[in-house]
Amino acid sequence: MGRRSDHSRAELSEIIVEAGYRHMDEVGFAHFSAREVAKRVGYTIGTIYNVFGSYDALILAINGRTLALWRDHLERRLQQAQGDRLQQAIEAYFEFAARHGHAWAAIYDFRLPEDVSPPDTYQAKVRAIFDLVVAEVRAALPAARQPEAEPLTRSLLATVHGHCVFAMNGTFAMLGENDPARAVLDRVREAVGQ
Amino acid sequence: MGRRSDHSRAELSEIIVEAGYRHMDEVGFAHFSAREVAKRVGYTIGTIYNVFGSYDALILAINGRTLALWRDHLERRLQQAQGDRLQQAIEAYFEFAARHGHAWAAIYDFRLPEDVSPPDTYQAKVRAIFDLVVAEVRAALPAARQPEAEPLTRSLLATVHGHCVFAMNGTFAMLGENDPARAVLDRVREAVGQ
DNA sequence: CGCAGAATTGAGCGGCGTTCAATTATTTTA
DNA sequence: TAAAATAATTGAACGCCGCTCAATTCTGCG
Repeated sequence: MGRRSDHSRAELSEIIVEAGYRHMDEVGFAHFSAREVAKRVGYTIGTIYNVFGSYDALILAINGRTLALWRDHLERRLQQAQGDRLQQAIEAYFEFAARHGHAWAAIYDFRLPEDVSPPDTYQAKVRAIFDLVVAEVRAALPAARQPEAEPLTRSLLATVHGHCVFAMNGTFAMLGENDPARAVLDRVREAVGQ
Repeated sequence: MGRRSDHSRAELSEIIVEAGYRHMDEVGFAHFSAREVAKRVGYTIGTIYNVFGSYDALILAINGRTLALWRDHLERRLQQAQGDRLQQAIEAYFEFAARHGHAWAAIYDFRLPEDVSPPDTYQAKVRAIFDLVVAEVRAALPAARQPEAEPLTRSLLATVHGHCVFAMNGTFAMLGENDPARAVLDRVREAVGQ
């Protein structure tokens, strides 16, 4: 067949990513299937490969969408913020992971071959989240410590991420921790100096 | 066939886990194959399932072995420790993850169905690592703060883990961080108070 | 020796990612 | 408008996967 609908190639790509994201969020990375995505958008497996070129590229596109939604969620929560903005940011981080557990986990479950790095469009989405958080850390830091803002934000993101991982995968439950967001807020406050 | 070698059932199980661990460490969770493990130990796929009952149980046994090796690595490094023991612990954490990247990642890549929790033998291995670290945190904490030792250790483990994840999966590379162990040591020192 | 029980096999099932020659639709050209 | 060129889509085929289980083979005991 030839062109079948009024979707441009770019539109079709978006439709597939949208359906793929939903499928991922429902079943998780381990049970994700490109064939199932094809079925959901009314195409066949061959078309998926024509559009994305590889399975990895499809996953990357889906995870990129998840990152974008995550960034939007953070931004929205920070706009509504009253009180401690860093606390809001932490809670928004946890909230997204809890609400979209499978899609969120897929970001980390999927790994590119060791010798290839993600495309710039993907890296930009990671940095977009970083940039949002850097602004908050910077605002919380006294003038004398402004130069630390970026390295400190990298470290604090990793700190929050670690707590979020342990909260989501049951490690904290095993060890008797039942208020991970509170624990990480303590760490963050120590680091920025109250 | 019937019993074919002089392995008891328990010995066979250990042999399979050992081969499975090596296979996992070589190819990683995404390319791990129970059939391949069977081939390596000179049995067939059916025997794997007779011994472990399920794929999940096999993975759990292999990840359990990785946890035990990890604990041993930490313990050995702490025995040799000169100078800052918390720093040694952090470096040992990173070192194991770097040396056994695939096996280490498999601990987190694999997830049981949401409604089941890991067997006690597995949880005990997680706690064994926790116990090792608790002792170090306790030693670094003044008398007045001893009651915090356990919750603080949970939080610091998560902190170190988050940095380790970002170091291993390329997130830190994307964000320009090139000394993750140093960064997390700063966080840990802030938390225990120098 | 014969037999009960334990251990092992491997073909078969449905599903996966991946490829690509064949087919069908659209667009361009004459 | 008809034919030729291009673009999009298909789906069977391949080799692999986890998983099952009737059939087979080995072992030890009476």
